[in-house]
Amino acid sequence: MGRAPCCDKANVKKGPWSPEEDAKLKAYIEKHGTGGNWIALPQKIGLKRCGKSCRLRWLNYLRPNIKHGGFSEEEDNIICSLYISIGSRWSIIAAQLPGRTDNDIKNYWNTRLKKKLLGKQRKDHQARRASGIKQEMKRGNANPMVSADNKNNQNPYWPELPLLAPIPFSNQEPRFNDHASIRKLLIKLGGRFSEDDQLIRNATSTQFPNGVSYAQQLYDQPINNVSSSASMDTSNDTAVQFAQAHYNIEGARLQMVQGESNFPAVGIEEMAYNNPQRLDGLEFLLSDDMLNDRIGTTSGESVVGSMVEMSSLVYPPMASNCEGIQQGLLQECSLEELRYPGIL
DNA sequence: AATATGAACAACCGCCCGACT
DNA sequence: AAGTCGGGCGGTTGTTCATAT
Repeated sequence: MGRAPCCDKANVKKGPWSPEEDAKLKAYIEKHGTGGNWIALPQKIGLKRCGKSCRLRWLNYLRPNIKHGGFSEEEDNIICSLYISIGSRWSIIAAQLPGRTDNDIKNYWNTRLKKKLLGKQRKDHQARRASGIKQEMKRGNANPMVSADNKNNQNPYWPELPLLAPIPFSNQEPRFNDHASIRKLLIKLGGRFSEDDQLIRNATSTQFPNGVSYAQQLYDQPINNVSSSASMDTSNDTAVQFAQAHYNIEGARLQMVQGESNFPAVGIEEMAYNNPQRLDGLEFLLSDDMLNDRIGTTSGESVVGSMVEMSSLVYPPMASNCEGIQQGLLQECSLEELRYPGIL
């Protein structure tokens, strides 16, 4: 049985909001709040709009302290870091950026940041290739395109993401910078590990004792500010603690991606040696040395699909964390282009 | 000056999930 | 337990503006 539409589509205005509509909506919410029912709200104030549309307009535009445009370098870094870490969870990312809405960040990523990143990667690698070719020529290699790095039909020029600043930790917040602590926390939250330390559940479905999903807790209790989609309810301690814990886990993972991790056991390096197939498609996360070491140990073909498996191994708490990278960066930049940047 | 193209942003759509009955 | 409803989310589309030809 299909769902009843949330509003009478025929009697609902679409398209850009007029200043009058904005004023009506803003005035009402500032005076009475949403009343906990967006669907009924437009009727109350005589707006011919869908309740969802009102909600979106309020959250993305009319709400106080909203910033539009003018993203700073720091914000760029945070967005990139979190995207790499958790994928396209815009509401969570927005929760880390005061005054930013998920919609804004999503648009910013899709229209600018993604291109900026790809552009930088290509530039860096073209520069690296150029210097590499020069060195090969110096060494007397008549065909520098077939360098030592390039033997075995491997690609030595895997693009790297720019070094991203880790999200700073507060001194007051508990730090989860070792594997054991994180595991303890995750177990406490309802996860379980297999014997080889893999977490076998999806953290997003973890439930708090009060029955609220942790994702919901994150949405409801952003760390720094009010998320565009966050509820306006006051916080409870559990949720805040969890959000902080999650935040710190993400921070630890970001550090790991950048090679600054304190994780002793499950590292990318270890995986590269123990299970090289699972690294296919994520070489850009490895250092050059690791990459070179790895060359010759794997079959030639990269399989982007394996990134999901890879991500679930390296970052167990978040299933398919690299989906974002796959779907965003990698789809934009075809596999072949990634393998031979600057050539295609 | 006119047109084409691309970038940026706002808004909509459809789906999922939790709460409620 | 099953059905309904509303809130919330991510993806996509539509519109406007700027720039290039």
